[in-house]
Amino acid sequence: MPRLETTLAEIRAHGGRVTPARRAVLAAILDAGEHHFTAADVLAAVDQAEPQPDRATVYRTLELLTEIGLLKPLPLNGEAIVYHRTDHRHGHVVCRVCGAITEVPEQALIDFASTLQQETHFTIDADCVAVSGTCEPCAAAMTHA
Amino acid sequence: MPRLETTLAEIRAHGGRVTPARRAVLAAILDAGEHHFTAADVLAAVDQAEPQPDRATVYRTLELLTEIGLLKPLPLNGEAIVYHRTDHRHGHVVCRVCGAITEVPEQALIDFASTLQQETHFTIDADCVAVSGTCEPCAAAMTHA
DNA sequence: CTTTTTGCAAAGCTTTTGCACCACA
DNA sequence: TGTGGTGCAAAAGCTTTGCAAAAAG
Repeated sequence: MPRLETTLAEIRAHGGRVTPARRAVLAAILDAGEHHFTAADVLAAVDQAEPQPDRATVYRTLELLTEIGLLKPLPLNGEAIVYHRTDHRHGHVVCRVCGAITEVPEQALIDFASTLQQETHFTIDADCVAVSGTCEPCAAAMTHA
Repeated sequence: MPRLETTLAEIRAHGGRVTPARRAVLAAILDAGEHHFTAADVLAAVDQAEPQPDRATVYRTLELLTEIGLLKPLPLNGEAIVYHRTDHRHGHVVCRVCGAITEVPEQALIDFASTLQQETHFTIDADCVAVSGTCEPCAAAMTHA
């Protein structure tokens, strides 16, 4: 999802229309610079847009972007769905204590996916892998406790 | 979580009390033989218990068992929380199409965890890893479609 | 007896849906 | 002009919470 106009073109290419609401949602996602976010993040961001898109529209737009393949929901167990921009390919390690998300080195992911493919016959979506763990600061905090 | 009585003893050891509701929930979990289940599964199972524990009690008991360390919620993005019995150590691969859960070979998991530890300084909870993929039957179905 | 646990009912949260109106292409 | 999108409001689904009554140790 490199630039706003490019993405809007992709929406058109998929038979979708370009509307102010969709511009606002895309702008919010692109401006944030973050590669991970929740619907709530987007809702907060478009809160300042004019005209302000409705909650339902934001959800529907996220769904659209997911269908088109520009976003993917991460398999996490939080209270909300975390989306991930697919223009940044990598796995994720999420700290179960503080929620920090760190990227998994590409090679480690490829090796793991390949092993799993051989041993379980599952095709891993390397771009959508998330594992839970404890980040260094939180691990240290737990030791001192 | 090997046997009912052993587990009840653990609850006592943690300062908890043994009640009919907790017996019922534990029995449901142990009898199912399944290592993965949702609150809904447990609710359905205890539905036949007498006296029948309340929904809230079931949720509170699952929370208790999680605190004690006998259960862990898996990081998945389903509509409901999937719990995993910690007496079976393994990772999970979940098919994003049909939801099937397959176990990850221990060694592959250890290798991956060790790589991540070195490269990201995250400590992976190997017992609580879940990755998304597509199982062989579903992958085949998609190809034919 | 004291403290924990339960049941009941209601609320909380994120996300989804139905429907009439509006607007992009 | 016609299909697709939007806003509004209400519902759905899972989970949590407050509180008084009941029970475990």
